[in-house]
Amino acid sequence: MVGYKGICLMTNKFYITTAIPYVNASPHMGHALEFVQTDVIARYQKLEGRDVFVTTGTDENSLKSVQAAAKEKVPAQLFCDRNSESFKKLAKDIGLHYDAFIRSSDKDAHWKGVERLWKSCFDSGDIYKKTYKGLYCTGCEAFYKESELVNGLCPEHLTPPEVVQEENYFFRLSRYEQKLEELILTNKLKVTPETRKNEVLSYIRQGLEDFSISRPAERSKGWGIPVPNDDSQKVYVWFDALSVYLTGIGFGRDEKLFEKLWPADIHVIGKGIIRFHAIYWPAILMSAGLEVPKEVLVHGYVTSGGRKMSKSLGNVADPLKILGRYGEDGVRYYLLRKIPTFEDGDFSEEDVVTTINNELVGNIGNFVHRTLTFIYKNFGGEVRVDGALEGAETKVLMEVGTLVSEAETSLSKNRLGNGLADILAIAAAGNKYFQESKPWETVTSDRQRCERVLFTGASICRTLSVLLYPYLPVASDKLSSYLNIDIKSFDDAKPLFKGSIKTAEPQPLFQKRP
RNA sequence: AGCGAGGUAGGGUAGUCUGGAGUGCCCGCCGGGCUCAUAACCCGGAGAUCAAUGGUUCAAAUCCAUUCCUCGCUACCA
Repeated sequence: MVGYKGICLMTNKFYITTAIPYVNASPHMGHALEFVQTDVIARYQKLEGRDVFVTTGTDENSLKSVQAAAKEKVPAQLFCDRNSESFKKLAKDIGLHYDAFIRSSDKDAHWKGVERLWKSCFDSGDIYKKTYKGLYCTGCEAFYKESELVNGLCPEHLTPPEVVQEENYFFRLSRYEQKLEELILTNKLKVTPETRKNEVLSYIRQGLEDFSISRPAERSKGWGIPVPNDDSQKVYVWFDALSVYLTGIGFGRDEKLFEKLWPADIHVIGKGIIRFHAIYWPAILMSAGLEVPKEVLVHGYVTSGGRKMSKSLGNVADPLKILGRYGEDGVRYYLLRKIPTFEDGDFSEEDVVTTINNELVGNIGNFVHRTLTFIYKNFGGEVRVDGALEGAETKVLMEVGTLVSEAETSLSKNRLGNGLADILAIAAAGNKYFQESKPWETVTSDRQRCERVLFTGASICRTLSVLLYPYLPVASDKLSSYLNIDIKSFDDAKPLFKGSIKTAEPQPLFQKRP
């Protein structure tokens, strides 16, 4: 990847986003997963020398926020402030570093950009007014489709919905059908994984209808962004929410930054919102004369007991609590290792414990600790090899080298779980090598040979500290400080075959959990 | 109903695109070894008609067809 330089010089930036969660509910495991995936990709790209920019934020302009606030009898703004904070806390606790956190209620940072985007689409002739007729439940303050009704009644209130007619602005999505199909098909807008791409294509081929992008201000309780030149309407939350990807990097406010960073390199999203990102969003951008994002990376859902987590099933795991119990590295490791990167995966706290204990503590942590402790106790913290290593040493280091390349390939394709599996394989190879080489015997019988073995072990630890950099920031920092290395690029992951490695007295990298 | 994803030892998974001995990983179980390390680690073992049927092929978990089962999405859910 490092050999790519030539073409990438001009576009050495890397702009990645998370979707912005609704503030009307608390953070759940899915948000945690998305934050972690985004952060790993961002940190990896940094290692590859890119100038990385990350945005995240919260979606606050929906009617649901108003309703949820009313239920708790707090002012909507206060409610949003509070809940937005909990997502910031999640980002902090799980180690998602962001460069911009945009709240869609932020008039200065966000609203101007949305207005501008609207106007651009309007000027392209893609926004028009139309009467919309639908089944409306006054209790829910929401429209229902016929298929959603239970015996013709509102599923929530069991009352018959009213037929309500209202005027909305619509976006001429139908006009972009062909262009969208081409974009996706040619990977100009890449949808990952492939199965999601197929899904989007088949959806486009079913025919695209224009969609509503505004709501009457009255029905929105005055909450939300006013439609430019029409105060009676508010911008539909999706049009508004997607714009965050633009306003987060200065659209409508800091053109220089925006020019530098757009288009987005990756939007990380959950499978439930593919349509908005792979269809609506690029269409809106094309209409506004902006470039489309390069890639939409779609992850699955975190389930519990094989089912989607939901409050009614009572199987929701609170990520903030889980983070409190198992720490940033523990939760990151678990989510990346046990939840398939692009598919649904089951979460269980029991599994978190066994995974941390067996793999993190028992395998990776133990290898590092036994190696560094041995060096510290028996070699005063420095091992040196000047000549050539012997067969077994060369063999294990070559093996590690191969795994490093594999991990890099996986990371470059955003196969985060595979990369982590490679890391585990490296630690396992290290453990095996250590065991077979019996340094605890050679330390008295053949000190030179013992030092070669420990040097080899330390070299593998070095590799691990670099590979862990994207995945487990805390552990990587600790380990690199024990090894006195300053991680600058992915190249540092290549194992050393000779030289000197100085080590400090190590503390265990990970704590065993009861 | 339409679209999508799955079905691989007791559980969870990788492998499927690009066919080549059921090959691998984690948990659990059984046995042995080791003792540097956070009572950890290493080695070995038991356990699978790779959902079913039919086909293509010298060869199928892998490709094709059909069937059964599970799950998700279907337009304001990460």
